[in-house]
Amino acid sequence: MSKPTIVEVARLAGVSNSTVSRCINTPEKVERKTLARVRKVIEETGFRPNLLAQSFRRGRTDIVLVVIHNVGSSIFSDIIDGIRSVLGDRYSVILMESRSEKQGHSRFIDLLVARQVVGVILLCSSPPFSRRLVELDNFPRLPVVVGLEPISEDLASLPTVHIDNYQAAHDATRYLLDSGHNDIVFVSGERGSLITQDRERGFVDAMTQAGITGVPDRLVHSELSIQGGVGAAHRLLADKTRPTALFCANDDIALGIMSVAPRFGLRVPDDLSVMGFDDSPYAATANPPLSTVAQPAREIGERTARRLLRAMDTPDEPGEWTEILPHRLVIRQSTAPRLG
Amino acid sequence: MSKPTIVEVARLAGVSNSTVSRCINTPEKVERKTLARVRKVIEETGFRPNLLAQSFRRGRTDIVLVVIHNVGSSIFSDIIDGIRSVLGDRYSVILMESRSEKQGHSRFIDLLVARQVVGVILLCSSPPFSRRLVELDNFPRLPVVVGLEPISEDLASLPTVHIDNYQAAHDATRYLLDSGHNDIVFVSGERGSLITQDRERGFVDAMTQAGITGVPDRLVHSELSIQGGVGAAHRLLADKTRPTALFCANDDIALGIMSVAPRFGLRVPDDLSVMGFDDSPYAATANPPLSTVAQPAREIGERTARRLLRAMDTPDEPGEWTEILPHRLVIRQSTAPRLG
DNA sequence: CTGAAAGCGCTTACAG
DNA sequence: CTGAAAGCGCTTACAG
Repeated sequence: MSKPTIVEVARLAGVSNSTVSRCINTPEKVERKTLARVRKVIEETGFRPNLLAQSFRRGRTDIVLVVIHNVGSSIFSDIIDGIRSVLGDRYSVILMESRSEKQGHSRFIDLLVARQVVGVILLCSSPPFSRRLVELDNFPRLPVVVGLEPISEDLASLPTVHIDNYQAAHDATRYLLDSGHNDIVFVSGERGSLITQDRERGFVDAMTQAGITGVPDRLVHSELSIQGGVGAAHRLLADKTRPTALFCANDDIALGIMSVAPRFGLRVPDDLSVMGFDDSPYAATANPPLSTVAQPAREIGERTARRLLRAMDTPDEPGEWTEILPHRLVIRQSTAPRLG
Repeated sequence: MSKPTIVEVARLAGVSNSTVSRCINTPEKVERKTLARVRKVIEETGFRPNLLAQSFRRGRTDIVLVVIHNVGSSIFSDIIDGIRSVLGDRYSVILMESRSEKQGHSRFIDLLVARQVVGVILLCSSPPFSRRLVELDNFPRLPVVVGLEPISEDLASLPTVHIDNYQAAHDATRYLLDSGHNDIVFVSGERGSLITQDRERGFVDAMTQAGITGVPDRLVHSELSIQGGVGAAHRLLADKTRPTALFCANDDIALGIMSVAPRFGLRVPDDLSVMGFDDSPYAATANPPLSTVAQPAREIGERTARRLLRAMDTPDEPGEWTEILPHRLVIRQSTAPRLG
């Protein structure tokens, strides 16, 4: 009735626990006949090793923790696909949402230290998380790879996989400038996030190089969501002296803005060009379809996972190592040359 | 240097392991002075109980497994929010994507049996999963609650929280009929999923009650994604004898269809009414904004979690128990009275 | 190739 | 209120 243990299997097969254990973990070290007998008993009893006991005994699990900002964002979905395809069956991926990590109770630490995950993929390197990692005494022993976002100073020595956010923002801004816009605002992500900073620099530099002054005033911060975009739209589009083009830190912001533009009497792209970031599936379905900067999400996941595997195999290898993946401007119909 | 154990803490505090254990788990059973001393040592050493050892010893974890179809769908995001808000700090939520569950290797079983999760919330009751659950000998002992989807016959006795999908589809269809449409097609989800069946019945009944014949031919199956919608559009809109209204099993399908309607020379809603399902955040940002059926996602999560807590507290309580939450038609601009 | 034995870090009756 | 002791289900040197 109750679950069979290794002891029960050993008894039924007439061997020792050790041998059963070897049949599971190192079958090549067991004689063929013994192996067959034990496997038969395992089959018959439906024995499955208690992973909790296994992990406890070994002092390590087979769990890779992937930290994302939130479920419900398609970019994470694709990245996680990539991660799983590389990690395969040997590791279990468990997801943690950084937004659910409250100040007080630190499940994150619990997971890392107490639950003994074997590796971490951080798809959000924002301060609360990065700082917690550094607080860990045994931090250097735990393989961590950062994906999607660049690395914060806190985590100076972690391997990272991401696009060149500076250059991507520079390219997108350059494209808008080349379309005749000069009154451009960058609707950026959370202040202080590194990915935001890189993109802001790209935007500022492209604008400044085009001879535009007062560029820092052209940065508006927003939550990376539809609601954030709606809020930004209200702050930016009410005035008569509104910008002619908006470059947004992600597609959700852009979609939020586009959805309320008509309330301000604005048509996209005739009166207002809107550019997104990420190339989410919803960018292509927008009306007009959203111009954006595509990130190779799945590949970011694959490379991050490969790097993690390497870090788990050779923990002593130096960590510093950044892989830059190509971005791509995807020009659709939400952007157009400036009129007049 | 290495992590302190309970033994080390006991030694430093001059007490036994048992007492340290009690300080952690049942502090009210420890004398104030002893408790203070032990806590001080815990603080100083940075001791954290090894959760793996704890769980192993207790024969149970604090992990609640939530099975979703895929990360990247906003409805799951909201449901999970609701779940977490109810489960609070006492339990860890781990997410599993059903789409990543391959035929061969059964991580699902591993998690349930071997990793000893304390409860499961199934947000997808499609056959591969439901069947696996039933295969488990010890299944009755594991608290499982199904949310969002109705329950399959396989799982006859599980508690469930969802809207009345039959009635919701009936209402939406009724609304389209009342707007003068009678050439309506239901772009449904995967054949065989129960949620799909309920909705199909609602659609068929509403149509039939309106005196329309040949209704079963008006069901088209599609993947619940933008791509699925695009594919369905190509099958449905190319003909001269195209329907005047489409009712879609989720918003993504609807958005996919709307995005390609112009290629067929169709304007939404003038030439084609499109109705979605779920009221995802993207429904409101669509152009025209998408009419849809709203599900109370967050509340589904909350109620599911509450039901699970109850099931974990009183495992002997009979499982059969269905909670129906209200749905709501959200009429925006993608639907309009039939012209001509 | 196999077995006996120790032990991973906790918890939990059982005495006192 | 506290301690000594057993044991959860495995794995892993160590002998043979």
